[in-house]
Amino acid sequence: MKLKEAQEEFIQLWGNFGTQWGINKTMAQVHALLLTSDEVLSTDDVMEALSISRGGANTNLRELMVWNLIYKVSKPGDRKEFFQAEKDIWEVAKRITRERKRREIEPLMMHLKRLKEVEGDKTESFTTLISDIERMVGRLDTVSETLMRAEESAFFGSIIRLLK
Amino acid sequence: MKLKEAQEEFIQLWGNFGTQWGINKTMAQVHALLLTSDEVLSTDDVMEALSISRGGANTNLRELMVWNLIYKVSKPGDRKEFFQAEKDIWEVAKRITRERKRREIEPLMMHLKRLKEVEGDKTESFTTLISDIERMVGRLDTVSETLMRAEESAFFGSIIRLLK
DNA sequence: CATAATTTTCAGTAATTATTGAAAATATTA
DNA sequence: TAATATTTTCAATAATTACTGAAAATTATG
Repeated sequence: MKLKEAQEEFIQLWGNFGTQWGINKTMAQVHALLLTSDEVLSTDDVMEALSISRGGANTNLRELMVWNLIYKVSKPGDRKEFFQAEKDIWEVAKRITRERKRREIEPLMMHLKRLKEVEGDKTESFTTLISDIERMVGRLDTVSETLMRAEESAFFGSIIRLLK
Repeated sequence: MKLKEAQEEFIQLWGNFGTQWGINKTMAQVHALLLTSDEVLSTDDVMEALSISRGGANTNLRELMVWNLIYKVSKPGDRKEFFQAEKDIWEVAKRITRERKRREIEPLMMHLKRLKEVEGDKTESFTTLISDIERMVGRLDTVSETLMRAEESAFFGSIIRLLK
C-alpha cells in the first residue's frame, strides 16, 4: 500500500469509528488528516483534502481546538492561520478523556445524585440501582484516568502491566 | 421526588446519555425502563410506557436481547412474551463491554494492522502513529476487561483500590 | 483609514438516522 | 386444520443532525 492510500484509508476509518462513539464524523476526519500530516495545514488545505465547505472546515477546526487536540500556528509572511495536531497519542487520549468527563460524566453524576432523593416505600431497588450505576461510572472514570496517568509514572506503569 | 417521576427522569437521562455514546436513544430508554421495573413487561407495556410504535418496541427489545441485556420470560396462561432486564449493573457493564469489543474494537484493530503495511520512505511517522494507536486501543481494552473482572476477584479488587 | 485577506456565522438545504404502521410471517389454540 | 393471537419486517415518512455557501464580521496591510 502506498502512503497516500493508507492515509486516506485511515481518515475514513477514524471518521467511521468516531461516529460509533458519538463523535462527529467530519471532526474525526479533520483530526485524522492533521494527525497524519507532517506539514501544518490551512483551512483551504483541509477543505481541499476532505472536499468539504469552508464553513464545515472552520467549524470543525475550531471545535478541535476546544478539545485541545489541535493548535493554531502562523507562518511568517503568510496571513493565513495554519493548524497542527498534537501528535502524542497518549496526550490525545488524555485530552479526549478529560473533555468527555467534563461534558458527560460530571453532569451525569450530578443528575444521578439527585435521583436518589426519592421518597416513599418500594423505592429501595430503585435507589440501589442508581447507587450502583453511580459507583460503576465513578469507577470507570477512575480507571481511565489512571490509565492515562500510567504513561507518566513507572509505578502506575508496572501496575498496568500487572493487569495484562 | 416521587418514584414514578424519578423513574421517568432516569429513562430520559439514560436515553440522552446513550446517544452521546453512539447508542440508539430509544434502545437505551427501553433498557432503562426494564432496569427500573420490578415487574416483567410485555411489548404493549413498553409501547405504552414510552409512547412508541409496535415496530419500534419490537426492534429495540430484540436488539437488547442480542446484547444480552434483557431476557424473554413467559407467564403461564398468557400467550404474550414478557421481558426482564439483567439487574446486576456490573453484569450489564460487562456485557456492553464485550459486545462493543466484538463489534468495534476487534474490527478496528484488524484494520489498523493492515494500515501498517505501507511501503516507501517517509512513512515512519505514519506507521509509528498507527502502532501507537493500536497499542493504546489494546490497552484500553485490557483495562476495561480488568475492571470488569475486578468485581469477581479479591486480588483484582485490591489492585483497583490501589489505583484510586 | 480604506482596502484586501481571512475567518466566522447561520439560514437554508442535504444527508443521515430513527420511527411508524400496516401487511406478512409465525406461533398458539381448540 | 382453521381461526386467532402475537411477532416481525420493511417501505414510507418523520426527526435529527450535519453541511453548504454567501454575507457579515474581523483582522491585517499599506
